[in-house]
Amino acid sequence: MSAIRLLVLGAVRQHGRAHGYQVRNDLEYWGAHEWSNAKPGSIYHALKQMAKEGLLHAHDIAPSTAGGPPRTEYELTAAGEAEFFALLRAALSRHDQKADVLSAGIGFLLDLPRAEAVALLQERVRALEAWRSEVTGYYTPEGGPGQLGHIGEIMHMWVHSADSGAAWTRGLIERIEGGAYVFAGEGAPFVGVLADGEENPYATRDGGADGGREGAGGEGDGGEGDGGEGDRGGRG
Amino acid sequence: MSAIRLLVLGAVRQHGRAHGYQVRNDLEYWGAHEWSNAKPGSIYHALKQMAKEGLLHAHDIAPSTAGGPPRTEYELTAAGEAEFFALLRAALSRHDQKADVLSAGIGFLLDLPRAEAVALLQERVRALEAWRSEVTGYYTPEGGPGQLGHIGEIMHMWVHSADSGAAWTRGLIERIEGGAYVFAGEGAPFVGVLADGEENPYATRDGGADGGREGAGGEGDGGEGDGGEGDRGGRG
DNA sequence: GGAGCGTTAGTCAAAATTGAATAGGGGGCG
DNA sequence: CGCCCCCTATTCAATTTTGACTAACGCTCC
Repeated sequence: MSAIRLLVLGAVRQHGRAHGYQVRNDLEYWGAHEWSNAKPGSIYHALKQMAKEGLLHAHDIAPSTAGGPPRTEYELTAAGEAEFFALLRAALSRHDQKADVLSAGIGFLLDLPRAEAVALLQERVRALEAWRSEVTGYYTPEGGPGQLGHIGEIMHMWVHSADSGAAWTRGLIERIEGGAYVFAGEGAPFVGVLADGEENPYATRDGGADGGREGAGGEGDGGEGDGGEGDRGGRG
Repeated sequence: MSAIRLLVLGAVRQHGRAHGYQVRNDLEYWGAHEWSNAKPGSIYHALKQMAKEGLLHAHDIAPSTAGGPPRTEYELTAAGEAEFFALLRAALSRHDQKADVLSAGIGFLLDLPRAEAVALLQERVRALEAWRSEVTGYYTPEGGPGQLGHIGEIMHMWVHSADSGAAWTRGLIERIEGGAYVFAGEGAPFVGVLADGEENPYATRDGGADGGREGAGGEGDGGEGDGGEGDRGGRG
């Protein structure tokens, strides 16, 4: 599973109803183009595909006031809602997910009830620990470690990353249990999408039209001094 | 860049000359099917593609003694040799690589001279540190952290993973500088491929042909990076 | 007043990836 | 002695992902 379906479902869901370009903008707003494969082509493909699968309902809309081709708006169906939560739970609880999927899961963490979020993250810690012991058991059969030569370094790296992932997850659990953030059912929901016409304070100004792309993976562009104001943020 | 090209080039290179099935077996031997997208289809595709690009030279060979279709053996060209080292250096030194690419890079680490391996890993540490400060600068503009709500947790996770990756890399550098392993030009090279007829001690025994999957059981889908599930082992 | 540029919105062809299928021979077994 | 499964190798169709391209409209600058 790549992160794209979760991201797209979640973006549409937070809007209630959204067209492709809106989704694309939200993902840029979240920085998702930095850490996931959220390119325009993938987004539109995912929307169409999931509409075909009955997870989204498509409405054809006349061309907007501001030019451009006719667009299609999407809405989650009941099946889409179920799929969203299934993907979200998997993203948070399974160790065998790439970092982009986990990032997307964190992005939608508040769509879950607090208790479930904690439970899923605890499950993640357990899975990481189990995986760790499986890896070490597998790679150090008898004659002790070192037999494998430098190939053992690969195992070493994975173990290190499992430990570090578990530590981070434990920290997050603590913060959540300590009362951080406003989860589903706890009051005014966190709004993580751009309102109509709202400017993206984190825009990189190079992901939109055809401009020259800079490097991948979190480089490029620095920073707009302006912090996100409005209603993002914290607990009440 | 996915890891597959580096893995395939490296496998063929260590053999001198190899056909697709040998490469596939080596990758399984290294456990690469656990942490990368090394499926048969991808391997054969990569071989053909790179042959078309002039990185590999293809020899058509009559069907082997032990049944099966006619096969093709591949050998690195000079361009392939250059590409292998370019990919390897990028895999080791750049922070913006997925874990599977880094794993593959570690697997071929000894194909480099010791001094260069250390230099590349030091470059990696520098890149991770630079990236870390870029991410923190980008996500915490003024009013301090916390403004972003839980979205800040995504940044937190990436920073954590950068720190942990840097720490691991530093450890590896120390081990190498301390004299561990035998690098290129230092004597008999480490042989990391299966000799003809040698049995793969780490075989999963479930990746082979079609046929009846035995009790493969219910782990189901298991995503991409799934580490070592399944019934490996059972060794002595 | 029109040339060029940016924004909105989406399409498309090519490449990569996946999961399953194919094919032929050998070995064990009832 | 025929059947079925397993091993050797590879191919294929379907799906996903990528990167570049299209096209309409408004705004600004000269």
